[in-house]
Amino acid sequence: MYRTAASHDFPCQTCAVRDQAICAALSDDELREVSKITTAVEVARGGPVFFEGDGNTYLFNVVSGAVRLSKLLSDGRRQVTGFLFASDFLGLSVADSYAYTAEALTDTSLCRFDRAKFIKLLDRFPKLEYRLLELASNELVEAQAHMVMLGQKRTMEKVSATLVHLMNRLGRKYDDGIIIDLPMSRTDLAEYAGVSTETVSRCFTRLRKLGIIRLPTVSSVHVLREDELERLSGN
Amino acid sequence: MYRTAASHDFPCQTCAVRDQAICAALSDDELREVSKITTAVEVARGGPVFFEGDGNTYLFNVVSGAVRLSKLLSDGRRQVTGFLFASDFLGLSVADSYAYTAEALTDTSLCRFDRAKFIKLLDRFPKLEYRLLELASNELVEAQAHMVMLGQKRTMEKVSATLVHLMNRLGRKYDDGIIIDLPMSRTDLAEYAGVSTETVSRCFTRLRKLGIIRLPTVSSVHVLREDELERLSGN
DNA sequence: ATGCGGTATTGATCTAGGTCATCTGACGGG
DNA sequence: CCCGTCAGATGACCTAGATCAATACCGCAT
Repeated sequence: MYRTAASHDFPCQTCAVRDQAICAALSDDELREVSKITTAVEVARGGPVFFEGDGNTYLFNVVSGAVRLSKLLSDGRRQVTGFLFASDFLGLSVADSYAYTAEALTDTSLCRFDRAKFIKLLDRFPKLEYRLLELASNELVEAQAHMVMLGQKRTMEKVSATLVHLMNRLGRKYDDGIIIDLPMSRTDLAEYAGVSTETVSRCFTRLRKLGIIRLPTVSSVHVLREDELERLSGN
Repeated sequence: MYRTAASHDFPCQTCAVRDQAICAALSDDELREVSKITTAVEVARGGPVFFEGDGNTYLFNVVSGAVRLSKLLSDGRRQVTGFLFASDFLGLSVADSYAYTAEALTDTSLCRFDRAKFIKLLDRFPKLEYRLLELASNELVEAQAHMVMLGQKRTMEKVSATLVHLMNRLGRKYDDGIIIDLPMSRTDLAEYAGVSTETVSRCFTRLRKLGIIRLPTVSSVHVLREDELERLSGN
């Protein structure tokens, strides 16, 4: 099909996550409007997207890469509250500053929205606002599951649950199991699961000796027995 | 000022939480519309508002009383994810079933909305939808703080943080400190903080012996040293 | 007033998992 | 190709807090 003169190319149209991100709620014509307030941003591995407490001036959509969300206690203890990947949205907050820190785990591409302009657009695109509500509501469900894990599970369950979570998001299915390429360190995993890094290591080797996973490289997990892993995750 | 004939009384108008709940986003005229899809509901102490997994057919606003939100693990371990009081909103979920259980801690009055009708109303009252987004976003911030507590804090910090949280919501200020009337049991507090009930008791007596709190009755806490309690909560 | 039942407190013990110290192994630079 | 570095794994130990058991206390009904 030929494209009409009225619909010339604009950046968002070729976006890799156009159909998964919040943009999925918009028609091409609406998206054209939205694209006017977006900027492509690259953050190198380890770099910050924003810090907890920073002025809440931008919203972001992850286009590719991986982002770690975390909150710090004054003495340096850190809780990782989530990992984000392609198509995930971040930065939404009613308050005037971010409630958590966002950092790139790998080189990451983001689509940046000017917050004030974005919020103005919501009036014109109610579907976009409803999509945001859906998103926030889903994040809340995830947050509650995370609380259950942190508050009630034993360490083996915590580590298994963390692996299951990452498997569902990052796992690639093969005949002989599922492969997860971990973009984060053992410390990140530990701070997500609320255990020590040593415990993550120990649980990994335990899972390996049980024949539930293999560890082809230090940063990739081969899940051999998905069912067993899920059982150990204690849901 | 005289009321015009067109604006006869309707139930919501005299509601105790009219100006704090989501309704605050609405004018009297708009509220009149919303009131058509509401029903007053009473739940006795200990009774359920809804269960995790139930069909998500209603949304609620707490008018008076206290509600406990929790999620269960298959073997009975429970995580309390939050306590709700007058003006709090509950039940919002995009999924077709509730993600958690809500139970009355005291005799509780709720304002019940038919979910489907409520969502239809959002198109007509964008301010209401924005308010919901604000609410969800605030809940998310709270959930993240809760995760930090569950994942990173030591027991004394957990119990202190829990008290601070309840103090901010329920505390009544007097010359000699702040009084909190706890509508929930030690077990509820323990399951909120992610510790055992014994630990809650022990921390309470420790705080008492430190002169930070008094325990006039088993269900009321008199905070003598607000600053100290906040310091111990580890933020 | 007295006895009863359920919740909270206190005490005694045990252990999961944190801490600290050491070792291993992968990768990158000279 | 050989170190040097640093993340991860493993080992040894120890303690915070869970668990189990015994009271204490409070509200209520008789």
